[in-house]
Amino acid sequence: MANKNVISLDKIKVACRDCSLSSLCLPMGLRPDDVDRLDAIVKRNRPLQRGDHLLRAGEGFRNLYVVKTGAVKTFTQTNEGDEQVVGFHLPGEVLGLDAIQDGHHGCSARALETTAICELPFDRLEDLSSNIPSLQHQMFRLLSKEISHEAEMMALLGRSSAEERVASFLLSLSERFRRRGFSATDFFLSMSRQEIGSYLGLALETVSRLFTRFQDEGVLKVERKHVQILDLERLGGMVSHPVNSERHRANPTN
Amino acid sequence: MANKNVISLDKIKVACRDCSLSSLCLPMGLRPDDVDRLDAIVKRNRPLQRGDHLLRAGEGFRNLYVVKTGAVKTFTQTNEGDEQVVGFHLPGEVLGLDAIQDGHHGCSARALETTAICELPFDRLEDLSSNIPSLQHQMFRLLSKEISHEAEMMALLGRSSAEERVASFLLSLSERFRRRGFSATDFFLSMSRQEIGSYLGLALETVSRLFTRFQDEGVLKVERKHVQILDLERLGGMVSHPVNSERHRANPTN
DNA sequence: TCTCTACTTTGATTCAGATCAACTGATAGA
DNA sequence: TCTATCAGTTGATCTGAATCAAAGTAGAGA
Repeated sequence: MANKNVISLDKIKVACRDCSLSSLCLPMGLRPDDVDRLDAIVKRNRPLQRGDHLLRAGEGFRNLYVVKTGAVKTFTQTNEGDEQVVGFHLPGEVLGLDAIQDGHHGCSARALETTAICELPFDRLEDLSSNIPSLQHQMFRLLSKEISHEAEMMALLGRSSAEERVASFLLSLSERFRRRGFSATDFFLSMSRQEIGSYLGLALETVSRLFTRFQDEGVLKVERKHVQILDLERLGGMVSHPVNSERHRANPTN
Repeated sequence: MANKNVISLDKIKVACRDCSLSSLCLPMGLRPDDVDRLDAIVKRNRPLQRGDHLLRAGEGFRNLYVVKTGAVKTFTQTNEGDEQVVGFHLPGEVLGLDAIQDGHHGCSARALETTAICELPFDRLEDLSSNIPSLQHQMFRLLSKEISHEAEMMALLGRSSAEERVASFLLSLSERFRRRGFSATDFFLSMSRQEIGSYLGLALETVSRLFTRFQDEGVLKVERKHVQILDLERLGGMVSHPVNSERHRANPTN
């Protein structure tokens, strides 16, 4: 009963109050008893394997999903049949926020690696939010954060060079890993060059070439999925709108 | 007392319940008495003139703003000092949603023409949302809609040609005017080629050339700010992800 | 009325990144 | 083990849109 499988299953089913992500996730800023009320509506199913669909575009909206471990990509299909990657989601990040609007998911989602998910029935989450003002506030913040992030991404896609996009992408991953307690400078990419390119509006060859160039310049060490950032400073210098610019705003009077 | 000025001032100060935008705006789906409670927290100041700032990036977050009449652009400053347009806002559309997140506005906003604004103190809106479940729901939908819209925009910027971007932009305006009771095929642009280009990630010359080309092809008639869409069908055919694709989803099983 | 200025159009040239193509290396399955 | 397949790298070429440049046009203000 205390064998490895059971332990790892327990780990997946860990309650919000005991979850290491709680400070990044919805429970952030909630009182412990409110966290327990939130926890009571969370469903935790068995993990997804790499390539498994979490949801499909067009599907009816029931739940929000939070990545607990692993990684998920969201994407849409273009007319020509190939996929357009819309986002990569790491532990503590929420999926499905775009579906509240009209009751249908606009994106499909697939696991990029073995992935555990917390499922939040939205109707119950709404009820709970009505009753817990700090949860409502947290929901508004969550949605707003997504809006900010996407606006930043639009600016990146609208005006930046390929170099800037790839640098920005790596910095974003680095920062997100760091906040999750992983190394900010040594990590594995769970997505392919193709998927990175699709996300950044670049050809996969361009992504590959830039990885090679950054390596030649001594900024990175890349070997397939394994990335080491050797010069975080210089990588940051390549980006005009620094990632999380809202945290380091220099001149608030604009 | 019944002279023109007073009448037009009254028009600006019209209550939510009497506002023609209520079906597009926050009151959408609220019971009449709840609309009145919402109305009670709305502040309506004197209109902005073209070029007036509604808010500046970095400013502390107090209010959400709804365009009542006119048009507003939101934008950020790039390192090089020139502006990056983030969005254009027509009557009934809400500004400032990105600021809930960390209490600071990430974008500046300026009136593109004479513009009336409804101001919503966010703390009071939050209180009200706690007490009116349908308002909370409407807020979630509003935020979600913004997320959907930005995701669509990211896809456009990530994969589309200049032709597709400009066509998509015109279709989006057309549809938004239509829903506000204006002509879908004959309207004035309140923004410059420069601003359109910045928004679409294109040079202003490219925007101008495409307007000319669409005109040569008989799809449009453009004279400076005045646009007439002669062949809405053909314009739509240029766009791979049709605007409002979520409303016309052909194959929900992805 | 006549500037002045800002916006727009149009043409010529350049260039970043896409596309096409070939090859390498890793992984999985027979 | 061998082989098929797929992800990634690298090189050559092409092209759509940026940039540079010049001229036309409308509207604001004197």
